[in-house]
Amino acid sequence: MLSKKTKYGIKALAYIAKQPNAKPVQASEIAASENISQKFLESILLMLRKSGFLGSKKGKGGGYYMIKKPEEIEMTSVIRVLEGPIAMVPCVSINYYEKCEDCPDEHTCSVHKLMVQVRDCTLGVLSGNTLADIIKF
Amino acid sequence: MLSKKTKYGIKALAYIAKQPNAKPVQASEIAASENISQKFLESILLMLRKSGFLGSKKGKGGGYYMIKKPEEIEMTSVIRVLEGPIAMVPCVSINYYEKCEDCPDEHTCSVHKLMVQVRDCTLGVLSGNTLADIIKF
DNA sequence: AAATAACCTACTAAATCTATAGGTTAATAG
DNA sequence: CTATTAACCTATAGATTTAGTAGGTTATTT
Repeated sequence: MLSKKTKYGIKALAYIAKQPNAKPVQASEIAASENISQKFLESILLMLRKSGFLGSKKGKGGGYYMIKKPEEIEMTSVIRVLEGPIAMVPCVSINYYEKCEDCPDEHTCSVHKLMVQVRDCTLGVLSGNTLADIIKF
Repeated sequence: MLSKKTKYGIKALAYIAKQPNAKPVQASEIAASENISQKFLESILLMLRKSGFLGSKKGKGGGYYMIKKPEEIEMTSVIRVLEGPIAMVPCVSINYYEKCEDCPDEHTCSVHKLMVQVRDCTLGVLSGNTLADIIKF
């Protein structure tokens, strides 16, 4: 299951990307519009800024704004930052690989074999979708 | 991420399905061979029996055995029993559907749109693999 | 100088996961 | 008919993660 952090983060990105002009959007506005706890959302937006998805501006008229084109933001990268690994077991993760303690040999592991396939198809979908794709009406 | 319960459950099913003869396999044997806590594994095997994947026999020479052919066991059904929903958000789950509290309209939700695609491809892989497929060396 | 909104740190309640403990019941072997 | 075996059942507990809350500080604008 996707965490709310990731879900909210994607929704917030989508909200900002949908803006007709380049004016910064406040966290409070997004929180109200998307029914998200404001403080929780703030921490998510901060992460997204620190990972280079958003720019921010303090003070009145401040807020968050897109720093890249939505077409250039692959959903894989968003999910990796917010959720962590895309793979369902650490031993098939590309960016967060970890050997399973219990498993002596990945090549003969039935779970591994299955999860490699799941990872590849999921990765196919997520890398095939950009932020621009998912905000098309 | 896949829970250890699910991971262990699949490994246990694979172990039993790989047996050359139809003799019951003890939980203790599987636990030792697959490096799983025995008591934890027992509860998992019990679930698998209650959901009709395994048969069991008590007493000496007892254990767990396949009740269906591995070719007839789709990985979707195994994962649904052990892990729950395959979808990454409740609002795109087929078997465990639930409306998201925060989301007024699924049809315009960007997360929903993306996760439908992820669900479909994952479902494709998982329903395309049977227990027999994943135990082929 | 006041107001605004991002930024930062620390904490907490609740849920979930991963077991462990300590038995009972049913089947088999001697 | 007794001992042994292995499944079955219930309760509980420690660890981790999630989803926030609380309470401030810093930078920018009016």
